[in-house]
Amino acid sequence: MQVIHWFRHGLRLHDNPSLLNAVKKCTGEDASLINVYVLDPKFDLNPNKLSENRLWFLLETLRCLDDKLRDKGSKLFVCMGNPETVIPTLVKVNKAGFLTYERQTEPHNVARDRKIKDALQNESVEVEAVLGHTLFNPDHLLKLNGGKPTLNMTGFQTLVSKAGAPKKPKETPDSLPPFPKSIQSPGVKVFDDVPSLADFKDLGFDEKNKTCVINAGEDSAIKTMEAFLKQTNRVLSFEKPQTNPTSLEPDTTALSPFMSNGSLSCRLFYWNLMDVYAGAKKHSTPPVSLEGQLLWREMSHLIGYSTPNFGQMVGNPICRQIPWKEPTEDKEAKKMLDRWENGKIGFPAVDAVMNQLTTQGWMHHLARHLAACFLTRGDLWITWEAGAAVFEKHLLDADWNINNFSWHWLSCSAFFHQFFRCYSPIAFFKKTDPHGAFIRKHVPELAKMPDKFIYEPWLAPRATQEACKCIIGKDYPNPPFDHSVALKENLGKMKEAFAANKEAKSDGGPKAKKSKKG
DNA sequence: ATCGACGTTGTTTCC
DNA sequence: GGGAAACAACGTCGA
Repeated sequence: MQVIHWFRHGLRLHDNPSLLNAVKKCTGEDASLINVYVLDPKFDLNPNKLSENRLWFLLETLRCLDDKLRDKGSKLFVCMGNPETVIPTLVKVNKAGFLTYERQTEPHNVARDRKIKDALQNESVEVEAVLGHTLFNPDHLLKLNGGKPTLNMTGFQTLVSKAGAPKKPKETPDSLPPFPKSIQSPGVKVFDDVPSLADFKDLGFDEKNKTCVINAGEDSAIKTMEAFLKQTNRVLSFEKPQTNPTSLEPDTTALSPFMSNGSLSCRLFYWNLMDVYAGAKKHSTPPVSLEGQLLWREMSHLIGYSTPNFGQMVGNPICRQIPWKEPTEDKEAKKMLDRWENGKIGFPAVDAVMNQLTTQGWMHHLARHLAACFLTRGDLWITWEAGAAVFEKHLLDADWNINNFSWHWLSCSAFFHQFFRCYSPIAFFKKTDPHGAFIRKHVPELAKMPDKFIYEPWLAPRATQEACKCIIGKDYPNPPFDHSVALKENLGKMKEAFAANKEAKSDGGPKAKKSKKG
């Protein structure tokens, strides 16, 4: 039988249940397996949606996957096109009897997979999708919780305690079935080898912008995980809020890029972590522990799966409706958004983390908080949707569920409501980086600025600016406003928005019905 | 209905 | 320098 395994995420050989399903079906003399990845020009190959760093990381992960597949007697066919047409075409012309892929739960991916299944319903192909990207089955969790997701970690922990232990990781296949010499693919571009960034120059990707330095692929993922887990004290005492956002090397595990594309299995990480916990007298606990970090990931996936329009404000039932500035309609807001994205807003801490994002494709969690709070409720009053798009474009660990979850949180649109707790672009990093080493690294213009002015260079006297070869307003921008003034104004606007939402809720909600009855 | 405790991770001031 | 309290005060949940 001809079997096709479609890799989407789950870019690994270890703990890959749907790949194992494909392998199991490959019995008999004529059985063969086509492993395929489809690059979608609308998403993966769109330079407006994906930075060079992100595309490079994806291609490099695919190259590592292909290497590993070849070691086991298989290979990866990389195609280009819309999966909604590519996959049905490949199934039909290659007369595949079995199609496997790892299930995705984001509504847009669910809709795409539904269309593909529909397109294949008259074919004699069996389609099997298996969960492999999360610890728990979201359908199971929803059922246990009366059809609704939990919206805070305490509730989620209670829910998880009823769900039973996550599955143990599956074995890695010793060998893989043979593959056809070439695959039939009318109208579909198939690359001979996994393409590189240079192959997409014509689409607008510039190799010069590939600046991130990271080893991709599942071997690196496992190596990174094992190196971290070996540091027993660090693992046992891990508390996320205590980790340092201004550390020049990641103070956290930095496993997220591997986790998001599935070159590392979250179940492997979970159970390896449990082994470390098992050998210890005591360890930190959720929500701040390493286990807690996995639970946050789980909860955001559950919410993303079960909340309509979770990627936007309008039509999203858990999202507070706030009159943000829309860069698509407001020229000044667009200008500010661009300055924010490009590290030219004039507040060194914000510019430093945004520059880290665009050059490394990664930021510490708290750095993301600072940047997100600044864009939305703290300073610029710009819609979180615009910020989420920027993060999604640049972050190697981009994950639709987690990204939207975090932007809801930081903008006080859902989950977190204490809008008077606000990050200061001047004060926040001083706690961990009083001399501004992080700023100096990521905003080189300010490298020679004295400590006294590193977070507020506009206060430096002209002579100081000249001495350190950084004239504010010329070599490095002036901030567009006084933070404390903007903050005060925004706090007032938040208060208004909260009141308006409360009113809207009681108008259409159960309270109104009650008063009608009574 | 009302109140108090709680919610992963704020800032400033004062000792 | 570290730690505690003041600052101003959100929604949600359960007693």
